Formats: sequence, C-alpha cells, structure tokens
Amino acid sequence: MKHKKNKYVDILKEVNLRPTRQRVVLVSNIFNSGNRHINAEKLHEEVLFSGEKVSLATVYNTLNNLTNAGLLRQVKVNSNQNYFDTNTSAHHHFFDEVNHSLIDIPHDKIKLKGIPKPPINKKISDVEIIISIKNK
Amino acid sequence: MKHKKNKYVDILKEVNLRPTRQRVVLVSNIFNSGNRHINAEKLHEEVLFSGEKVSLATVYNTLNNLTNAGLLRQVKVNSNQNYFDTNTSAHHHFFDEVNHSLIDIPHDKIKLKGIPKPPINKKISDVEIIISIKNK
DNA sequence: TTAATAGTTTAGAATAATTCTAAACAATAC
DNA sequence: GTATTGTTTAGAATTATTCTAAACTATTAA
Repeated sequence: MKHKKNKYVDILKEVNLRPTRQRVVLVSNIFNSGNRHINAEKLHEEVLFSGEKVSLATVYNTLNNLTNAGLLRQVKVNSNQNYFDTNTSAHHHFFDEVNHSLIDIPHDKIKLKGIPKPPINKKISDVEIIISIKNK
Repeated sequence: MKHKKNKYVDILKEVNLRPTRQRVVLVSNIFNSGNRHINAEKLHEEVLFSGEKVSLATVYNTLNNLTNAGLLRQVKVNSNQNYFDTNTSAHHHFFDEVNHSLIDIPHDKIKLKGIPKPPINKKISDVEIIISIKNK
C-alpha cells in the first residue's frame, strides 16, 4: 500500500501541474511556513541549502507556473528583483526600503474612498497600496 | 550682449547640475510638455529623433541625477522598464497593463483611512496607490 | 508492466535593462 | 587662456530573467 499522502503533491495536482520532484520541493519550501514574500534567487539558495538540487531556471519556471495558477502573486516594488507573495487575496504592503522586505497589511485595515473611474473601455484589475518605510 | 535666458539651464543650475548640452537637451525634452511618464529608452529615441546626439548612458545618468535632485520621481510598475514621472508631488496612478502607460490621479481624489503604524524604528517615506487597468 | 508520448528539467546561451570604466571632452574657476 | 573638475561616451560588465534543445521523468494506453 504505497499511498503516501502529500499535501504539496495535492496542491500541484489541483492546478494541473505535474508533481515532479523539483516542484514538490519548491512548493513545500514556499508554502510550509505561513505567508511569505520571496524572490527566485533567495528561494533557489534555500532549496540548495536544504540539500535538494534544483536549477535556477526551474525555480523561475515554477514561480511563474504557480503565479499563473493563482497560487502566488507578484508584488512589484522598488527593487530590481521580483517578489512573489503566498498571500493571493487582496491586501496591501509595507515595503522596507532598507532591507527590501515586505510586510502584509490586511485588506480591510485601510479604507479607500474616491477611487476614480478608469478611462473608457478599461476596467480596474487591481488596486495596490505600497507604503514605503525607512529607518527613523 | 549675449545674455541668453534659458529656462532649462536655470533648472539645472538650481539643482547644481552643470548645464551641459546633453542635459539641457534632455531636460527641455522632459519638461516642456506638461506632466509626463517616461522611460530611458523612449527618451533616448525622442532626443535622437529630434536630431540631438546623446548616448543612452547619459540618458540614464541624467534621469538618475534629476531623480536625486528631486526633479523627477520613479514609479515602479509591473513592467521591466523604469518609469520617471515629472510630477514629483504626492499623487497616485492608473497603470494600463496593456500599453504600459501611466495616468496621474490627483492626490486628494482618493481618501485613505486607517493607514497602519509602521514597525518600530521605521517611518513612512511614501504611500503609493497603483490602480492597474486592462481592456474591458 | 512496458512502450510511447507528453511534459519537465537542465546547463548554458541569449536577452534586456541598467551600471560601470576609463579615456576623451567640455564647463567653470582662476 | 589654462588648469581643474565634472561630464560624456562607447563599449564592456552586471544582473535578473527567459530561451533552447537535449536529456530525463511522469503519465497514458496497451
């Protein structure tokens, strides 16, 4: 009876991504510790450090796959690297300009009033608030 | 009496940048037509098209110089190129995901309520709202 | 099970935006 | 004017990311 239940395999299957060794390694690393904001390079380092061999190209592929599947969300901040957020529901961010880290702000914490109508034939796809912070 | 008044030369002098030919060309291009959102490549094309010879490296240098001097402001959006905004006062943006263009939203149009306190020893340096739009 | 196939991984090359370098050049100060 | 100091430039370097095509692996159908 080799019926090994693996949460991460299931996550991948749900979004129609083959649960290959590399993807399972990456997904488990990404999703096993609450909400995270991570970039490709960092994630690659982490999995290498944990002893798994995965190429950087695969890390990029997988992050993009997961983003397209709706399991991750990109956050664009004033850094040259792209950040991926495991929290895909609507919310906002603090962006620490000093150590380039992101902190979630719950969506309902901030109330927005007066969002203007988009131009004709356009519709709003996303509203993001980024609050940049620096040292006092 | 060769006292040529040049607005753009004055702008540069005010922020302690030598009014070299290249800088004057760039500054006049950037600031002579209301608020703009421009990237290095595009600006380079424009000045070349207008017949002036300026290298791309100088365009980057100058954009950075002007940003540091407070005459421009960077806007980070989901595009691989950096955008520079001639409007340096507080305001927000629509970002058109289709043709990668930015549209200003006046600061007081949107009311924000409930901005959370930053972490200890940090202070807010900027609050940006980016409303992404796409075709209906 | 096994063979075929369809999708995935990989190293390394390619690309693209941006920055760096150091030599030539130009603006300003004396 | 000449020296000094800052600027421009071409091209190389860097960095993040994507692409390529060959090797590999998961799944499918028999």
